[in-house]
Amino acid sequence: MSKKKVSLKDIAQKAGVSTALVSYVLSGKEKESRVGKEIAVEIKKIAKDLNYQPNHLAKSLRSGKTFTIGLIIADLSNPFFANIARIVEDEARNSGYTVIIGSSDEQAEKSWDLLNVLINRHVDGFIIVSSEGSEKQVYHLKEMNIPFVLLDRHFAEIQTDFVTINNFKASYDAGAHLIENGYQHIGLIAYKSNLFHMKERIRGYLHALKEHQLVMHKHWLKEIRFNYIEKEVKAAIDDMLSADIPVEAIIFATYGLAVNGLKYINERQLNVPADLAIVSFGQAEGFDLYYCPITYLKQPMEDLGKTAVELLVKKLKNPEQGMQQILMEAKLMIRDSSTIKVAT
Amino acid sequence: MSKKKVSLKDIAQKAGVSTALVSYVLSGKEKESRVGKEIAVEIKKIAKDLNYQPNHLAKSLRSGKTFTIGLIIADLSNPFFANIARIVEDEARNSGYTVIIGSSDEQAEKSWDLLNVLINRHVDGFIIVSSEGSEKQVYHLKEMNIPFVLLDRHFAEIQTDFVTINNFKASYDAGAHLIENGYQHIGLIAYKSNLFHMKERIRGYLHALKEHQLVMHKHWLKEIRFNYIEKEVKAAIDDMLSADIPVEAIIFATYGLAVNGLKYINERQLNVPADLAIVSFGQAEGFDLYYCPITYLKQPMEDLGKTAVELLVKKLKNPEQGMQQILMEAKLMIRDSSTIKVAT
DNA sequence: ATTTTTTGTTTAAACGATTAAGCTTACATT
DNA sequence: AATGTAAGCTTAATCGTTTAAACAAAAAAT
Repeated sequence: MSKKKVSLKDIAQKAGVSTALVSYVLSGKEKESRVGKEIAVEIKKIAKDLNYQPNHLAKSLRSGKTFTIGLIIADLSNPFFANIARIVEDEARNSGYTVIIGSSDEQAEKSWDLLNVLINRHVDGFIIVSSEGSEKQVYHLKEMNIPFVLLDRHFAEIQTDFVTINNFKASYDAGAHLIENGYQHIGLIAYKSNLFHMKERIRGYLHALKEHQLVMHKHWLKEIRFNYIEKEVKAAIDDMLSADIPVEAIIFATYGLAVNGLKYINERQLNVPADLAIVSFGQAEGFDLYYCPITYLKQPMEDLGKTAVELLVKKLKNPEQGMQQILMEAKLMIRDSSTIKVAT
Repeated sequence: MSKKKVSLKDIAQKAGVSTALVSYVLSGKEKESRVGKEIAVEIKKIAKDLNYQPNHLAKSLRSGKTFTIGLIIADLSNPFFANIARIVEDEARNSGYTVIIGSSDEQAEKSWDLLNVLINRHVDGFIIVSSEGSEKQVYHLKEMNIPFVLLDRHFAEIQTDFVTINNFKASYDAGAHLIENGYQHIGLIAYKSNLFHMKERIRGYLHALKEHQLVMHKHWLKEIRFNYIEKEVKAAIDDMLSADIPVEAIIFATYGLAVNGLKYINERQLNVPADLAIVSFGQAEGFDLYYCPITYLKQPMEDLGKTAVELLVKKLKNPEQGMQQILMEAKLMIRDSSTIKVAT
């Protein structure tokens, strides 16, 4: 039943011409290749009649371009990345590209494997959310001359294209906002990581305190190991609250940390924001279900994803395209979890 | 710098033999093709030295197999599907397949476009979460003889491979559980849809009431239009609560409906479960953040995803593979939102 | 009328791998 | 010595497209 695929040859046969001519016509090169007017029309008609679909594989083999983009993210089951993936996928499709997604689980080794699988599949370029310790991979791509754009994170010491939010400012804004609302004892729960964006989030927090002449207490800054998140977040919160100067507010440096933290805060029957004010990075419907709407830093995910794709596609179309490094602003969405205390 | 790709030809040249021989050796056909022992070793050595990576495109062009699977889901930004996608992706990679994901947004037309893009890309097979009105697409695949497995949903009137949960039983369990916990006035908020899984969820609910000699009130069953979810969920809840016999408990037929519903319940300052008990389909960390842990039907996502991939891969390896239709059980995770009333 | 140019088309190589079929040798069998 | 057969390797076609180069015929220029 399934009538086999029609190829250029089939059309050529039916039109009584060579495949070359058909190729010229169907790839819009009639002018340059001075194809006869009538035969061109005839060829197009036949192609339409037979419902000709060019063979992507053959095209790719010949041209070296697959019109495929590799997207390497931390974890597709994390709503932040799932959303980004969704946007990247849509945007890429609109530009004629297909996306292959891989989750690195924040492990450089997995990311390396993915990278190689995708290079092997001849993706034209990459959009990458780098995991810790994956510098080598970035250098590798540069050496291989494979276009790529880093998303959400980048390396301070490597010159690359990237699209991220201004993490320093975002974190600073979160801290300043809490301070302006009367909180003075403010903790930060972040990941223990060498990744620049995390360093920046910590730096922004510290800067907010410093600029408001607040002295940070060593128990207020916690760096959690990714693989022990549940245990360590609990310990961090316990410690922050039982310090000699306990915190009145906590900033979570990622959505994942916040989810764990809020769960534990529920468990400990602490009231937000009466006992503890909260500001968090990231967003997801989870925050909407919390009894006290959570103040969070809204990342312009749509913009981030779209811009990354645009940038990459520009580089694919024009390899001479200069480097671009784009910082976007995260918007602090102020809700109840951080605004009970009256401003001093 | 970027040393260009090494091909069979390069190896052949270096070894002083024809590409055919190299191909035989590297594809493990030395025995059948009686390649000389020494030269075989030599070829393997050279291949390793040059770090030869076979060209997937060429292989695919020749063989007609791309080792690529198309995954069409409703929406990657929905945590349920993101999780499924994640699992499918991992499992497929373990079997040597690459996954291309597309979101249909529950629109048959988008799904149709996706399908064609992916067919054009020569995916070997599909895993599909069908959207309403996409029967034609299923028939199309059958006619084209392209292997596929339906996931999460299927069509009662079309014979296909599929992997889903037993929606009737799951819904029945939810209803029966509430009844056993003393609730008699139970509402269901579902989507207005012809999709079989939704019909089954409604049927299960009705059956639970009936079997317990409870008479359903017409205001208790609400079918929401997907595109007006926010407005209609609110209206549904309002209506259910202001009916002459108001509901004491609500079952949400999907995670998305629950998120919307719970938000509104918060807004109306209703207490769960004192004012209203809740049971919902689906799961996501959102439910963990709710002040009152939500009783939900836990779908065996890991199993669903893995099994779908396994099934598809089996069909790809052996086209004669018979049809399989797999129903799995959703487990009711009982938590506080449905258990305050004492069993009668 | 001859040469040049233009126009329209075909040939064939290339992308990289696979594989049936053919070609040499060397060896075994009679 | 003549024949058969295995072993070891090469040739060439194939998958479907693209594209430089060659070619033939018609039109324009001399």
